[in-house]
Amino acid sequence: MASVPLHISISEKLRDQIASGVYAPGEKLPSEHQMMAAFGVSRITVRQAIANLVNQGLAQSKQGKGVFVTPQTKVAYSLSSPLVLLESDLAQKGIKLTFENISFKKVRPPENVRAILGLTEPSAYFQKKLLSMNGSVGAVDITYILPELGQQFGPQLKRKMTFPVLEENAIAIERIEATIECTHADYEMSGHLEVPLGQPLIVYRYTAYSNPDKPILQGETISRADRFCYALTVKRSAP
Amino acid sequence: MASVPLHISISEKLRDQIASGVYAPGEKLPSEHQMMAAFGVSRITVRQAIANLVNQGLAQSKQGKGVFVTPQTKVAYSLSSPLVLLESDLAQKGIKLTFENISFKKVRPPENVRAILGLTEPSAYFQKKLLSMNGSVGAVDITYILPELGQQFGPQLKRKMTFPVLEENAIAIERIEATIECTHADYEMSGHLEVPLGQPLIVYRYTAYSNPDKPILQGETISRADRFCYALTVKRSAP
DNA sequence: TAACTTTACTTGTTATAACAAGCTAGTGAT
DNA sequence: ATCACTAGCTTGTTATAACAAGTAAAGTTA
Repeated sequence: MASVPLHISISEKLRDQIASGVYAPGEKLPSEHQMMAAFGVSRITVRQAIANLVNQGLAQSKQGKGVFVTPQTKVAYSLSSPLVLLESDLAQKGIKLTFENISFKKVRPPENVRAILGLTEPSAYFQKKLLSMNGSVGAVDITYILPELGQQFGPQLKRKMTFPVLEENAIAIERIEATIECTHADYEMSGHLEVPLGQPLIVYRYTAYSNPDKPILQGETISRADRFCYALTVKRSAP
Repeated sequence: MASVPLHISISEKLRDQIASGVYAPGEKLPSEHQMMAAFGVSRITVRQAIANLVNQGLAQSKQGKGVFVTPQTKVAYSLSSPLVLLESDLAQKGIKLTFENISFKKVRPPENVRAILGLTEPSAYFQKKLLSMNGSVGAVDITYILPELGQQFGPQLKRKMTFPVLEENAIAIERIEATIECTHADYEMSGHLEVPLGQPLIVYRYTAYSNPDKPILQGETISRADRFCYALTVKRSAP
C-alpha cells in the first residue's frame, strides 16, 4: 500500500479533485503551507506533487501568486486534408482562424528542403505565419514554396492562407504527403507560442505535389500541444 | 549575470554538450555525485538540472543505473486508417509489431464510453494491450468492445490485434471516427511505457461504426511521443 | 489625495541529511 | 562451476532549514 510515493498519491488526489470540479479551471489551489498541514508532509513533498501536476499540464504555478488550475482551451480541428489548416474546415466548428505574417522572403532553404523540392536554383520563397484560433495563439506555420509560385502569388500569400491561394489560381494539388510528430519547444518556438521552454509541441510536416513527381511546396505547422486536437473521419470499404 | 538559477545554467551546459556530441545518444551522463563535485553544487541542484533535461526529452534516468542521453529511436508509422495500428502497414516499413495482453475482462465502462457505444446493458469487454515496435515498448492500446462481440471473439482477440479479427470474421466496419491529441503521462502510463511522469504522450482516440449509426468499439492508443511519427498520404481531387 | 514604504504571503532556489530501492560485480560457500 | 549473498555503486524519496524574489494589501509620508 505504502509502495506508492507520497508525492504521487498527493498529486493524484489533487488531480481527482480538479477533475471532479472541487477546484475549477483558473482557480487557485491551496498554498504550499496549507497543503503541508493538510497532508501532513514536508514542503519538498508538496512541491514534488505540484510539479507532477504542472508536468501533466493540469496546473500552472506563478511565483508570488500561487498555483492555478490550467484553464481548458483545447480546440478540436476537423481537417479535410491532413496537416493543412483551412479556414473553411475550422469555420464549420465555429473556430475563427486569424493569422499574422511574421516573415515572407526569398531565402536559401536548408539542404533537406531543397532535396525534397528538387531545387536546382539555390533559393525559394519562405513564409512564416503565426496562427491564432479564436484570438488565442495556437500555431506557427512555416512554408517553403517554389520560387516561380512565390514570386507570382506573393501579394496573395501575404493576405491569405497558402492552400486557398493555390486552389483559387487553379494550381492542381495532386496529393499531399504528411507526417505528424511530437517535439519540445526550443527558444524560438517558446517565444512565438508563449509556452515555457521544453513544453511539448506537435509538428505537422507536409509536402504538396502538383503531379505524381512534382513537389511544389514543403512546410510544417507547429502547434501548442495544449490547444491541439486533430479529428478525422475515414470511410472504409468492406473487406 | 547570477540572475539565472544554477540548475538552469547547468542543464544548458549539459544540453550543449549533448548537442555537440560530448555525450552520445544512449551514453551515460556523469553520476549525481560526480556532477556535484564538477559543478560545486549540492545534490538537489544537480537533480533539478537533470530534471530539466528529462522534461525536454533529452535524457532519461533509471534508478540504480544512471542518467542516459535519449537515444533517437523515432519510428514513422504509415497507416491505412487513422489511429488503427495494423501489422500489415507496419510490416511494409519493416517494423515488427508485437503485443502483450495486459488485461481482457468484462467491465462497467466509464460513462462517456457507454454513451458513445449506446450501451443499455451496464457492461462491455475491455482489453488492454502493450504494443512494441521492433521489440521496443511504444504504445498502450485500450479498447471497449460491444459485449456480444467481445464474448464471441474473445479467444481470437487475445491472440491477435483487434481490427484483423473483426475483418476476418466479416464484421463490416463502415467508418472510423478518430481524434489525435497530446497528453502527459500519469502514473499508470508512466509505468506501462517506461517514461517519466509527465512526459508528453500522443493519444489516438477512435470509434468504429458497423453502419452509419452503430458503433461497435471505442478505444485509444497511447503512444510514447519520442517514438511516434504518424504518416499519411492523401490524394486530392482537382478543385 | 498621491506616492512611497513596509509587511505579510506567495513560490523559487539551494544546502545538508538520512534512508529506500534498483543494479552490478565480486566474494564465498556448496 | 554454480549459486547465493554481500558490498558498493546508482537514482528515488522525504525531512528540515534558510534565504531570494515576486505579489498585493496595508500603512505611512509628502
